[in-house]
Amino acid sequence: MLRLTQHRQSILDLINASNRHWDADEVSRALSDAGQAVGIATVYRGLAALEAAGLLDSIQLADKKRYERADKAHHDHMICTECGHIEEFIHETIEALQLSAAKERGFVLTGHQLTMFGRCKSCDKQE
Amino acid sequence: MLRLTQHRQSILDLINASNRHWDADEVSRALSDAGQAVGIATVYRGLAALEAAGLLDSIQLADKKRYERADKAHHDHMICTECGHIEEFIHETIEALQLSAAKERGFVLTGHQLTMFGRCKSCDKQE
DNA sequence: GGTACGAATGATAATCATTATCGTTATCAT
DNA sequence: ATGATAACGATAATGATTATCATTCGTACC
Repeated sequence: MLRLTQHRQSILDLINASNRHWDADEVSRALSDAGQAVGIATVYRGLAALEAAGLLDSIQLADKKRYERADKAHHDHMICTECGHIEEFIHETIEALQLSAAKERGFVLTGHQLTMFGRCKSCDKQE
Repeated sequence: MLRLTQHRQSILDLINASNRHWDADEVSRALSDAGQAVGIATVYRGLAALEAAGLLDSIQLADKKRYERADKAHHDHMICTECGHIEEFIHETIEALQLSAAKERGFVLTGHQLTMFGRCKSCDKQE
């Protein structure tokens, strides 16, 4: 069974105390900066274990995986391709329509990921 | 400007003649099998060039990028996590709701990717 | 408190898709 | 045909992630 070790607690605390999306490398560096460095492999394993336990959520981007707090309702993401800002949004109707679209095709939905790309308000102004 | 060379024409023909989603390695092996092997770097460059020219579409999965014919309307994907089957679906309302959700937040949408995961009809039966 | 066993750790090698490099070759406009 | 430039191929490099494996930790049980 999963052991919530000190290392994993540190990872969890770090992410829970923030409102951002972290990749493994950022977590590793933040822990180092806080004087509690852990091996990068441990960070990867810790993140995966915490996600498997439902204590973290994640989004899979093209190049890397980013983790975030799990104590929020399900939501999707809108990513600014200029500045990297990630905005979260919830859209009940889109969720419901996905479910019915799946059902129509005999699919049993286990998950989905909706990611929108574009320019955020401030980046769009500066153009 | 893009040159539609023999190599790229082969890649395009291969994908256009099919109804599946190809990754670079699969394309490379299929061309080899057909007796017209090309370097793997050429495959990658060809796929990227053809996509940039609007002659191919792609979906970015967690591990790799897969290409498909571009002569279809925009659509999203439903992927069976058991057998890998990829089903395409179009949902105008979801599309429209995404646009308005972005607009509400001041985002200028340039693209999106909606991927649903689950078990397809036949895999679900066998369970 | 001591012991045993499975889980976690850390350093590092390995993997794997993709991109960069660079000398050579093909393509196309003139 | 020629010159400019895009494409090619072999291969090295990259970068995120996973595997390996010896060591250490955590915890249940005596």
